[in-house]
Amino acid sequence: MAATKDPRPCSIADALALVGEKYSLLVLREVCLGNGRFDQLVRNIGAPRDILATRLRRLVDAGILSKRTYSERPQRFEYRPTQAGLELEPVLMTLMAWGDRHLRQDDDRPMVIEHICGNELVPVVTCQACGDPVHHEDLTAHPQAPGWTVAGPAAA
Amino acid sequence: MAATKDPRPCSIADALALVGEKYSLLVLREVCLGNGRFDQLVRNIGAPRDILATRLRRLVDAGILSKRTYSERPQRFEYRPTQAGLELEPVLMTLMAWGDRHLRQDDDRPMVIEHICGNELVPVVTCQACGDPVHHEDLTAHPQAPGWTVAGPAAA
DNA sequence: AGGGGAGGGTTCGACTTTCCAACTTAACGG
DNA sequence: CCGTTAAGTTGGAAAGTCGAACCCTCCCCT
Repeated sequence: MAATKDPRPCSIADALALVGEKYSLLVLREVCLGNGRFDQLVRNIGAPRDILATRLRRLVDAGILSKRTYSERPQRFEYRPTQAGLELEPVLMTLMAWGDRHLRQDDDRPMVIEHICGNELVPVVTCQACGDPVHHEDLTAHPQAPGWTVAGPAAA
Repeated sequence: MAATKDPRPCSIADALALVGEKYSLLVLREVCLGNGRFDQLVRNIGAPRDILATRLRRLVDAGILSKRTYSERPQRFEYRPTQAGLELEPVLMTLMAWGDRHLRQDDDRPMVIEHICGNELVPVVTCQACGDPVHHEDLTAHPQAPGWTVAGPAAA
């Protein structure tokens, strides 16, 4: 029997287990910006070098980044996002927009993203089926995992 | 003068400083599902009680959750998302979709979200101005912070 | 009046991570 | 030969996490 202390099975939790450690998403940010070299990452993120090395290994193992040699002799490497990594960029954009809206007064955004359409990117999360923006009150959760309800473990 | 070791100013980093600690986004998940009571959170997230208490304090202080009394005598509390908290839900949905796509084979999603339109929610991050889905190659970053370029600190 | 929950935490010590500075290795440039 | 750049690794102190046990208040049952 599943022990009653197991947490809710959830892709959010699984995703965070990979990219939820400190600095991981900032690594992805820099790499998406094109700054894939170790010393650049150290400078732009402000992370300790050893931690950064650990995170990079993990992200490469997870298939989110790839490590590319951009110079043999002297050996030099560069990290780049894989397809899976690139698909996390919308998460970053959405998070950035939230920060811009809630963590800052006025319009002192430290970074502006320009969309190819010529406008500043304001990311909106929409429903693929109907195209409408996603609002909390329009959502209903349906747990699929056996033994779980929205409220908690069914056995409880 | 700004020390050259300051990291890139960025709303992603600022947002993660608030909600990027372990369990914080899972707390938000549960609270958005309507499970705002301490023991529910412990069970559904699987976090140590002391850590959870710390996270809850932080999220309330940050204005992401509010603590509501749902019973005086005996005193009982419940955490609920504020408006700012609800606006993080799209981030969770996007992250969940990424996890469903990349961390699982087949269609064994542990949770399905139903949109009010009657379809299963597949979140798509779009540009508010033109409505098109956001792709990496359509984006250009423009740092606004003085002393910073896309590549790194300007002084470097 | 006593006993047993439930709910919402706090406390403790062991364990694990993080942090920072210094060091390493390899190759290049003058 | 000397200094520099890049990409890490190493070591020890400081901070954070974990799990179990404990606490407190009130309710309900008998």
